[in-house]
This record gives sequence, structure tokens and C-alpha cells, in this order.
Amino acid sequence: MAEHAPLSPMLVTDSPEEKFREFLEIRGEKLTEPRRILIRHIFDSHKHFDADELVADLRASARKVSRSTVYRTLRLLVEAGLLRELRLTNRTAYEHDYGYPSHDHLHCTECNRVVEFNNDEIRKIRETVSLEHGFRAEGHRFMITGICPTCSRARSPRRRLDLI
Amino acid sequence: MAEHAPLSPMLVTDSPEEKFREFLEIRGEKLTEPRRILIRHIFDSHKHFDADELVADLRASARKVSRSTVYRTLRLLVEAGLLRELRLTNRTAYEHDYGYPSHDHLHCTECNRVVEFNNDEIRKIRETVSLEHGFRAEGHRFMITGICPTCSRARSPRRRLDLI
DNA sequence: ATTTTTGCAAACCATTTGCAGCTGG
DNA sequence: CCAGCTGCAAATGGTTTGCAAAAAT
Repeated sequence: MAEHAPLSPMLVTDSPEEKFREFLEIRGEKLTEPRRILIRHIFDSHKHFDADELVADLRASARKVSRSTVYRTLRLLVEAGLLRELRLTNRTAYEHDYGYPSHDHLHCTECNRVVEFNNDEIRKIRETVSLEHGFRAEGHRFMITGICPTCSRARSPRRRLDLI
Repeated sequence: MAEHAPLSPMLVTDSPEEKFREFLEIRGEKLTEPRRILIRHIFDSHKHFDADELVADLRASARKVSRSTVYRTLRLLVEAGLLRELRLTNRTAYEHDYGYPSHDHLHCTECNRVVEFNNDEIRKIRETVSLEHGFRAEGHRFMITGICPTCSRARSPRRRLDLI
């Protein structure tokens, strides 16, 4: 349901797991086995995903984690700044927010593909606008919706031939 | 739950009701009394709202519309291009997408207030990025999340006094 | 007359929660 | 040891749907 343009990972000092452990420690909470399973699985690949996919991915393996724990852990990972929520449809999707450069999205409303992009102007605009309105900006989301090249071609496949 | 910066309405030739009627006619569907009640109530004011608020607003009056019809009509109004969906929380919020200039949003994560703003750069970026990726852009969403001035002050109310 | 729409109640589905037992530090 | 965690099953809450009666053209 999601795909990435090739943005290269950033260099980070701590592993996601280590960062999570620190976050939990501060709050007097524990890095348990299910939580370790989840964070490792999640940061093993740079994909957008949702709660259901995690449950499905792990159900087969010997590292099954209950649905409730998946939801509870996802919430923690967002609070810890490791994941970001993406509300494209009725279900909540997540993406890495650590060890990965900040970026925005193109969303194809036809095939649901998500492509990431970078544009430096956006952060500037965010600062300018926040300042104007006295907001203390903490994040932003810029999403362009439209039709991706593949679906565009599929829609009108003989456009070029018509001109012959 | 939502508030607007003062963006002035655009001039439009058809009333929202008229535009809805045209949309329905094309699809061989009908502009019924409940639908008329809803579109009038919705375009009576420029507020963000959700399904529940509509039901509540109308329950009291003599123009009660059932919850199912509210949901069904909201879907139609989005399809007709009269409303736009805004997924800020678990419930879907709506705003006018007709007779109102395009704009973007600041969202206070503390009090949930939504402020609209305009920035011409954004559309340019949208075109540039779409072109780069071969997307046919149909829309965009730019949302800045953060803390609004009011909540900022409430959070650290004695910041100024500390300096005395 | 025929097709679409409505309202109700029931169904749905993603997410949350209460709780008894398990676990990590 | 003991606060915090897990898994289960049940609850929640927004949204959708099946259906019989009502309305629109």
C-alpha cells in the first residue's frame, strides 16, 4: 500500500531500540520482549505500515504479539518520537520518524501508492506562517494528492497514438 | 472545535444548493428535503464541523435528519466537490470546498483549534514537485501542527515573571 | 409506477480497555 | 518483590448497511 522514493537514511547515534529504551526508562517503564520484537521488526525495513500488518507479519513467526500490545506499543513509539502517524484512510498508517530525513508525500488516489519527496522551501514556509500566527510549530504534513505516472498512463493509454 | 482566520468568501455563480442539484441530476439522483436541510445548514456558516455536530444542531430544530442520512449526504457532498474531508482526529471533520478560497491549516494539538492561512508559495511548490515526479496533482494538504498562542501562554504562564 | 431515499436498528471495524496472571528490573 | 506489562475478551465509538416504509419524478 506504500512505496518510497529513495531517500537515504540519516546517521544517528543511537539505535531505535536504544532510543526507545531511554524513553521508557525516563518514564519508569520497561523494555519488554514484545516491545523489542516490535521495534526490531518495524525498523528492519523502511516501509509504511499499519497495526494490522504488524499483527499479520508476526503471527506466523515465533514472535507473535497480541493486537492490544501492538496498538499500545505503536502509541508509545509515536510519543517517543520514533514513529509518525499518517492518516490517509480510515486506518492509521505509520512511518519512521527517527534515522530518516524529514520529508513529505505524494499520494496517488488511484492506486494508493505513497511517494516521498524533499523540498527545502516547505520548512521555511512553515516557520514564516507559524511566526505570523504566533504558533509554536512542532511538525507539519504536506501531502499532494493526484494521479501517479503509472495510473495516468493506464487511464489514457492511447493518448499518444491518437495524434498519429 | 474549529475556528477560522478571516478569509473572505469567493464569488461563485451557483449557490451550493444549485451545484448539488446539478451534481445529483447528472447521476439521476434526487435533491430531497433532508439533503436540502443539510446543505443549507452547512453553507449557512463557514465552520469546520463533523457528522455528530450536524445531527446535534438539527435534532433540536424541526428539521431533524437521521444520522445515516447525514453520513450518506456528507459523502455525496464530498464527491460533488462541495466539501473537503479533514482527518485530524478519530472523527472526520469537513470544511467548505466551494465558494471559499483554497487555503491551508494550522492545527493546535493542545486545544484542537484549527486556523486557516494562505500562502502563495505552496501552490508553486506543489506544481514543481508534481512535475518532478510525473504526478498529475489534483489537490494538496498542508498542515502545520503545534501549539497556538493561547495554549502556549497557558502552559508557561509565569515565564515572564521568572525573569523579574 | 418505478426508482431512489429515509430512518431505524443492527452490523462493522479499527481501536481501546478491564482484568487476572506474567515479567522485568 | 512489585510496578508495570501482556493477552484475552469484551467494550467503545465512529461509520456503514439491510430493510421496509416513504417520497420524488
